[in-house]
Amino acid sequence: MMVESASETIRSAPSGQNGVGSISGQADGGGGGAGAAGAGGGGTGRDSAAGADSNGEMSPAELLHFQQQQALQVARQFLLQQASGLSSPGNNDSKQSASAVQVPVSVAMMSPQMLTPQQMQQILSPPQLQALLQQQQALMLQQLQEYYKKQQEQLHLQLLTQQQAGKQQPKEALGNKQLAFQQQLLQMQQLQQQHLLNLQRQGLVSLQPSQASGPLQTLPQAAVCPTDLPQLWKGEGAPGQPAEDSVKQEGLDLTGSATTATSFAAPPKVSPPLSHHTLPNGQPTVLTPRRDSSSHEETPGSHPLYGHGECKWPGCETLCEDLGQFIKHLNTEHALDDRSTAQCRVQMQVVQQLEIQLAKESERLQAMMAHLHMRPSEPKPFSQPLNPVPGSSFSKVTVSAADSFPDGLVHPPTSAAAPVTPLRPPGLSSASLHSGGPARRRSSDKFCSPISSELAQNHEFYKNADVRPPFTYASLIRQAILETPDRQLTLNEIYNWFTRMFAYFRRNTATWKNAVRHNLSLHKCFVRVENVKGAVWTVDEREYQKRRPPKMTGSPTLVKNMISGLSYGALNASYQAALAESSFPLLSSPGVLNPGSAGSLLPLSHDEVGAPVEPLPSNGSSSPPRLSPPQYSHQVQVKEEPAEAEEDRRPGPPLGPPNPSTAGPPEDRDLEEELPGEELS
DNA sequence: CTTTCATTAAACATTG
DNA sequence: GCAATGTTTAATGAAA
Repeated sequence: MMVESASETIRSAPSGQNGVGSISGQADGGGGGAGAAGAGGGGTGRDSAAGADSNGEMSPAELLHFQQQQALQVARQFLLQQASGLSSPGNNDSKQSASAVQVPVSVAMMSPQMLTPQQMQQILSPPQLQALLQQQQALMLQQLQEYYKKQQEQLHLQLLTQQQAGKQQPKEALGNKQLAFQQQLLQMQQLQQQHLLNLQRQGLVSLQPSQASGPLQTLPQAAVCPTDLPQLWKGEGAPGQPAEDSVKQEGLDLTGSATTATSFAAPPKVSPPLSHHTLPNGQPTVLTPRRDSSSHEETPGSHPLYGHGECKWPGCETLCEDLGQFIKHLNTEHALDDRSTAQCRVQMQVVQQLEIQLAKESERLQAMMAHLHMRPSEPKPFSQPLNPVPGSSFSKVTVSAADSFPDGLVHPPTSAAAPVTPLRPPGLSSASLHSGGPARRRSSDKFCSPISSELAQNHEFYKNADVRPPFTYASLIRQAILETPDRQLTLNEIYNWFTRMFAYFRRNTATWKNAVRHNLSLHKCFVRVENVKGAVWTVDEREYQKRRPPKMTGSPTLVKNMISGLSYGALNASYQAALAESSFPLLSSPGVLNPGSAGSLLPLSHDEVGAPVEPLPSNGSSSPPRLSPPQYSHQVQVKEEPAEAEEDRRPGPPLGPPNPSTAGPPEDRDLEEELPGEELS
């Protein structure tokens, strides 16, 4: 009312803001945009690469290091390339410089987050898009494997060196180091497997049942149909499936190396905290796809997607006698439509995420090596491009490192080698990809993906990557609150949780904090409880559940299917989300996902669960909304950590665990699906 | 095309 | 007066 005048006045401002919409979009997407990533990164990579090549003599250590750098360089360039567009398929080593098709399109591709399928269609001509897809896929495999191989070799070498040197060192220390290396190896391995797995999955997702009938010579992957999926994935290490061999052939032989490494140290129990990426059970993700190997031998002359007489489009393996036929097939079967676009987006996301992960692992590796060599870990040229998109229009709040960390909160552990800094600017990745602009939205709501579950899994990821989490503010706030023993937090504590858990929220504090406050006030599910020392916020589960749409987006049956079918921890949540986004409503099956290593940090109170709506002792649920001054005079709480314990405000339930009544250990994650209690059954 | 929801921005009010 | 908190309103964009 009265505000009217005010708003009227400001009109101009807000509308300018509107720009906001786009602005934020840019901030997110644009920033992530790979714009920075692609360009900046590329530049960086090149520079460093160039600079590196001048070397006279080096000590073994240096040489090793150098090689390592180079390997990383290659990998990075490759990835960047993937992300930014095309280049000549065959030889990526000489790539970028020469070929550089530089389709303007690539620019657009660099900030996929900002593009809707439609936009992409408009921007890209079918041939362009297809070319991109083709090359992306093929190159990715090729390069990645190459990279892995190099890494492998490096590590191996390293180990050998170590072994020798180790003779003089305390056995113990050596053992540890080797162990660490071994783990690193495993990680690399897993990373690779995950990657392959992702690709595979992507293919599966997009496949057309009708086509899955041809003789699957070497490409079982593509031949699977939805129904096969389960078993395929389920049968980890299914007998008779020497998944590795193909890889080995390629000379990649991860297993071999790993094994070898093992022989050195032979550490029986290697399950330390170290890797957050590791699969919970010792079993390596095995479901390796073997066929991929073949993909990188294809002759450059032809389409990367065409080999062995068949179409290698993910999920398709149609036989084509010749290139011409294949082209035709491509244009008809894989024309530029929603599905293809979605696949493309997914692929981009996969690449981006892999890059991030790769960078992370690489840094760790670097640090390890540096340490073992007693050399200072030099600033690697790798993840340099952080500068949060200089040009990006963040209206004002361009982060001052200062306000980033409100206080001495736990800072990400990654520390050592990786400063919290995002590997690359902004928002690429899952989050952004989800919807283009501001991430969030239904991803958590509609798909009922349990935020806690995903958080648990990608905890590390979000913590270090400057990626916007795909959850709504409300979900996050709730999660923050529920994670505490008391299920209550002060505003400031909520802020802290955000900054602690998400690298993304270490920027633009004014913005998201405002959003947090806004959400707290806006949603009835957040109840403010007056306290002696101030006020704390609690969550009214009932309200929270109430506000969520009862029905899920996908077909229940399908979902159910998938759920029963796949329970592969390997599939990371983000990817799931992406897939879901791309038209496959399944996944986000929470329970299924293994708690993941990171899980330990999160209580997994899992959230979307509607089932056990705990009676939450708090103020009834709604009536006298807010402001119900509790009594007691405990006041210890303070902002510091200690607080929580004290306040047992609620006389009733002795809440050890947050959720007294239902007594249910927050196990729920299982039926997560659609908890609201209907579908699932 | 309309509705609903989430986000972002901003004005204001309250409180310490 | 200032900063942190809370509330509200409005504009947007995306998804349903």
